[in-house]
Amino acid sequence: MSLPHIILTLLHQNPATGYDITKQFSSTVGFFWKASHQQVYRELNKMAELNWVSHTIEPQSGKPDRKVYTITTTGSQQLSAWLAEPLQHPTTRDECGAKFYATLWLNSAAFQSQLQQLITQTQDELNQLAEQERTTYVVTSKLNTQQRIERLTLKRHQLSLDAWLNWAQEVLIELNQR
Amino acid sequence: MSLPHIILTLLHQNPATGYDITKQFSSTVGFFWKASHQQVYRELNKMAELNWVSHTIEPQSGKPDRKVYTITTTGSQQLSAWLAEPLQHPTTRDECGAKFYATLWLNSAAFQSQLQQLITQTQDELNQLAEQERTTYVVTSKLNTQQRIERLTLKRHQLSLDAWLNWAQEVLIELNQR
DNA sequence: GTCGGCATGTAAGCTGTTACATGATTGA
DNA sequence: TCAATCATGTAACAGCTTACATGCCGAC
Repeated sequence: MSLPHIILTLLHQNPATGYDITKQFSSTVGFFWKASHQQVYRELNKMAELNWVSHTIEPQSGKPDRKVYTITTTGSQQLSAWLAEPLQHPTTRDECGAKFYATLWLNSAAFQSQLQQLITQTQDELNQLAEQERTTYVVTSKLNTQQRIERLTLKRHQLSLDAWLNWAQEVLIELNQR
Repeated sequence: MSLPHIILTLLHQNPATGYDITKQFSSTVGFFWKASHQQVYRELNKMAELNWVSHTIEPQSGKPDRKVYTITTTGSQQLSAWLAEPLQHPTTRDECGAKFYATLWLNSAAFQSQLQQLITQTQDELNQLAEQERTTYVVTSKLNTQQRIERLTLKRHQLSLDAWLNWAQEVLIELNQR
């Protein structure tokens, strides 16, 4: 039940089109949530019915009309209510853990090479994230609130990839010892 | 597409009923995947149609009949094929991260107290996991393969909770500084 | 006598994925 | 000329959650 509220959060910051919102899911917001444009458009329609958002149509020359959505008062109330709800960890669905578990009874060679590949890929991603951190959020003391939040969002992602990497390397050792 | 294969993994170990399988999702297997009995029964029906599993009915006195499922040769082949498929990290959908992001524009008091609660809860869970590790997997050198896998499965869970906890504590500091 | 465990399922609804579909502009 | 970007959607399907539904047994 988070997707509509994440969209409301983005609209709370700025009125935007479905397209604008979709783009944000592949940048900063993407560190904690992914959504395709189909999901975004459908949610916007639903929220319009519930009167959580309203929209105006802006004609453009040579391009399709922009449907610009704005959050309503009802929408704002929904957002605040959502923030106050109890927190839970997301339910884990970890294919990698499942496959490792399966190696008890099955040949693990194929899994091992796939794991090695994901490890390499993850190391690359961590390097990129570190680079991004260095270039964008250098001097911690000079960051404004928005930047500090973005930095912590990035850090969340780094920490979980890092935790996974440590685990995966131990798994490789275990598989090699058999 | 992992659920059917996880069920196959469990059946590969032992023939079992839907009920047996469901129980396993709330113990060891639950560290990396959760599934309700409804999901399990439905998947078993689907897999029976695909001929990945077969079943025999065992009448019991005073209790409902047991439908005992066994993995077929086709099922085993599916399992091996699954293990060899490329690995990916699960798509993140982190409500907590989303809410933290929203505190940029919204009052964070309510969120802060919910976060504090989840932190305490997570610390408790980590203590329990540490306890479980101590009592069950004491002497690392004396464990058999199954136990080593179980221990690493538990460790995976510990590591990710731990990573989250570190992040959450930094978030609390950030929120308090405003 | 009520609650939890054993054992099975159906049905509705919500969320997410994949594929299909259109059409103009801009840059390589 | 081909691909990418802007900008909007529909439709079908897959997967997960929640609620509903039954019925016996043993323990407290």
